[in-house]
This record gives sequence, C-alpha cells and structure tokens, in this order.
Amino acid sequence: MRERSIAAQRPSVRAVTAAIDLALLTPRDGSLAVLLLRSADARARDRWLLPWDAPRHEEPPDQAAMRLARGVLGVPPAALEQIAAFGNGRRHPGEAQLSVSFVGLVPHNPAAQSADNALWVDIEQLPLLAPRHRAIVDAAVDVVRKRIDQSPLAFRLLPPSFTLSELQAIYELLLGRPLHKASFRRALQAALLVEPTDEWRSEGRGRPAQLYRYAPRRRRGTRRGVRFDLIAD
Amino acid sequence: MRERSIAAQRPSVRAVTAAIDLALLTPRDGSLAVLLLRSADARARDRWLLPWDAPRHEEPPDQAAMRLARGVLGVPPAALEQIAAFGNGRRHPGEAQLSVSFVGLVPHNPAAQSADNALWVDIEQLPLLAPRHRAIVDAAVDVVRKRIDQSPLAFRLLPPSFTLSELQAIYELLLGRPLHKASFRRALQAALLVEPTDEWRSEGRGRPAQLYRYAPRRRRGTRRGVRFDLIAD
DNA sequence: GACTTTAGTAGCCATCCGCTACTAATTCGA
DNA sequence: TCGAATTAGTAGCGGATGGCTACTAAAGTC
Repeated sequence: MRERSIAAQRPSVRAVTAAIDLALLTPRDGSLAVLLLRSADARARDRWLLPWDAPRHEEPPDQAAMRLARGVLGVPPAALEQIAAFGNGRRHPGEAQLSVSFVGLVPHNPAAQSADNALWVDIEQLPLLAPRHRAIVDAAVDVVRKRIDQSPLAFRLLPPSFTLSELQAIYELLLGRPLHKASFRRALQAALLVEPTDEWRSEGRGRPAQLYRYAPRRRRGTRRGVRFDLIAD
Repeated sequence: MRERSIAAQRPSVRAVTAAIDLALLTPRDGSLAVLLLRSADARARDRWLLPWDAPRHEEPPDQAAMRLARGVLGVPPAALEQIAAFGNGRRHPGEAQLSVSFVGLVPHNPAAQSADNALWVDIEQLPLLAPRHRAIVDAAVDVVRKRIDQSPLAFRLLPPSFTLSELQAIYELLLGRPLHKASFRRALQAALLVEPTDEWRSEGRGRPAQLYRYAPRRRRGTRRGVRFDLIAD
C-alpha cells in the first residue's frame, strides 16, 4: 500500500446551495397527513411543495427548522426531529444542492387549516412532488415509526390527559397498523409510562373512559440481548 | 389566527459552506477505534481531525463520503451510513457552516495503519477534538448500535466464513456490552441468518470451531406490538 | 328492558430469553 | 500418558413477554 498523506492536502470548505425542508405530520381522519404548500407560481414545475427555506446566516439547522415550523403553523410543533441530509440525485424544487430535512409532529386541530395556500394531504394520496420532497415524506414516516418506541412522540400529540383508547389510536396511526387492545394496555402498564387521574370522560355511546396522564417512572434498564430484527440487507 | 401565505414569499436557496465528515470505526483490541488524522499544521487549533472534505460540484453527499472513505483507506469501507447533518453551534475544524456526517465500518486490519498521519484511536480515549467532530464520533457509535439489529453490519466486518464466537465478539464490540453465548446462538438460529459450512478451524487451545457463512433466509415478518423501550424523554 | 357500543380485564398458551450446568474436543504441562 | 486448562457447543429450567379469545362493565339507543 502506497504512502498516503491525507491531512497534508488540507481540505477546504466549499459553498453549496442549501435548504431546510420540513415534513409536518398530523393525525387526520384515521390516517397521517402531511402539510403541503401550493406553489405561488402557477407555472412552476412543482405545484405542491413541502415548506422549505434557506438557513439564515450562521443559523444551525435545528433552529432553522424550528423557525420554519413556527412560521408555517403559527405555533411550535409537538416534536421536531432531523431526518437526514439529501443531496443531488433527487431534484429539489428550489434547486438546492443540499437539503437538511426535518419531520415535525402536530396535534390534530381542524382550525390550523387557516393558511389558504397550505393543505393537509393524506400521505397515501400525495400529489406529484419534486423527487427530493417525495423522498423526504417517505423518510419522515420511517423516522417516526423507528423512534416512536424510544421517544414519547405519541404522548405529545395528545392533551395532558387522555384516554387509553385515544393513545392507542395515535400509536396505530403513527405505526400504520392495528394494535391489540389488551396487549397494548398490558405493555403500557409494564412500562410505567402513564398514571390514572380520577377523572372519566363520557363521549357519546359506550362506557366512559378513565383519563390518564403521561408520567414516566424510572425502571431498571432491561438490557436485552440481540434481536436480529428484519435483517435482510 | 391571522392569514398566512408562506409559499408566496418564494424562498430562495442560500449558499453555505459545507463539509462531509467521516467517522471510520474498526474493531481493535476488544474495543472500537476511530480513525483520526493528525493536523498537517502544527499550529492549527485542532491537532486531531476526522477525515473531512468539501463535496465536489453537484456531488451527492453519499458519493462524497464514499470518495473520502476510499481516499483515506485505499479500499471501500465494509459499510457506510449517513449519521446526520451538524451545523453551527459546534465548531468545525474547517469552519464549515454545515457538516453532513457519515459512519463507516472497517474490518480489522493491522496493515491499514500505513498512512503516517492517520491513527486508529480507541473511542474511550479520544484526544481533544473540535466539538463538532467529537459529537460526530459519539453519534457514529449510536447509529451503529441502533442499526445493528436491522442491518448485517457485523457480518460485513468478518470474512466470508467465520466462527460463531468471532461473530459474537463483533456484536459485543459494536454494542459495547457482553452477550450470553447460548442465548446469542439460539437467537441467531431462530433468525435464519447463517448456515454452517463443513469446515472447522482450530486456533490454539480449545476445541475447534465450526465455520459459518452469512446466508440470510426469508422469514415471516413477525409484526410486533409496541415495545415502549427506553422512553424517558 | 333488550340491543349496541365502547371501556377494561382475565387468563390461556406459545414463544422468548437469561441463565446454570452440563458435554465435547483440543492444547499444554507435569 | 494423563490430568488441567481452554474454547466450542448444547440441554433445558423457569420466568417474562405477548397474541389472542372471551369475558365483564357502563354508558346510550330504541
């Protein structure tokens, strides 16, 4: 192997055009919806866009994403996490060479529909998007599904007190698959994540449900073995 | 809520200085080591650096990371995954405003020590690094530990045939904790990931070990319930 | 009051998994 | 030559996990 000398080459930074792209997700009609903006320019190549913007001078990506989310929603999102950086190979509507993408979760609120050029669209019925935005939406859902077990994402989509059926519905919606009621509750008990309040809520028909609040308690770190999940290259 | 009109503002991209930063990890002495480069400039603020470079014109981040890895190692890494984008708030040695960071895994090879300005350093004994590089190393280890169950990372660090003890050692090293032998093997059998060859290897003392090869077989997707792992905000 | 609807629980049973305790095959040293 | 040491590999106990069926509970509807 020949001698190599890497650092001696002294890399230097290069300027690239960058964007912050945001996939805001919300529960809607038993499914997940993402916030799309209608293009202002009727002749633009992309009629629908994820909210995006350039980072400001010296602004860290996380701050830029939070600023963008607040600008679109009027309020901060319930959760905000970085997805990944996407680059050339997938076209960006603003022709940014680099996109740092984020996923935000927003509690369901029909009133939040106010901005006339913004629309919540079911993630199963997306219109044509720029390829990079399409990839970001897909990655956003994946990130949520992978992180939901390690982070109280579902709880942040609910008010401070909630019924266990509501909680389960959020989990099913974020995971995109049904869960078994008894198993869900048993696992929840074992995880010491919620505690009952002394309130009950009667909503239409059926037995009233007890309200719970998110109150995670410490539990011994059950360090597992290896799971060999899903490995298939 | 006032009317808002987001897209009408027509965001435009802005140029920022960008870098690709790389944490190459390898098994070494029963622990994980990361490849550091010694700064060429003796008076530089940072004496040790992760390999990094600017992306070339129109080059996607993944390609840039692969190019960088090949340049440093002479060969492609066994695995290469994006970690995250880091921005201002943590200083980069080249003052890049934005870093897209990657983690690469490299099989143990003592001969790979050849580059005179490169050094494998145990991740528990890192020298002082630029804060952003320090954060990247920490995040690199986290990414590996989170992905190891879903991706055959460990197998890529081994030659085509290997003993189960070698495989377990790689898992323990990547996870940073010991695993129980019998449980490890039972889970491995259940996962249909390896198949025995008809070869055995006798290495020093002790009973010879049978050699296995990585040969993942399809298995029904065991769609689990919710795990409520580790949730603690 | 019978029926429907939603909430919540009991408990069976198969699987998972940590662990102890073994057996097997080799090298080393007396 | 024959233990002792060392590494490979397995058996199987027993507790925990988790999917599922089948129940009970409390409300509204007709």
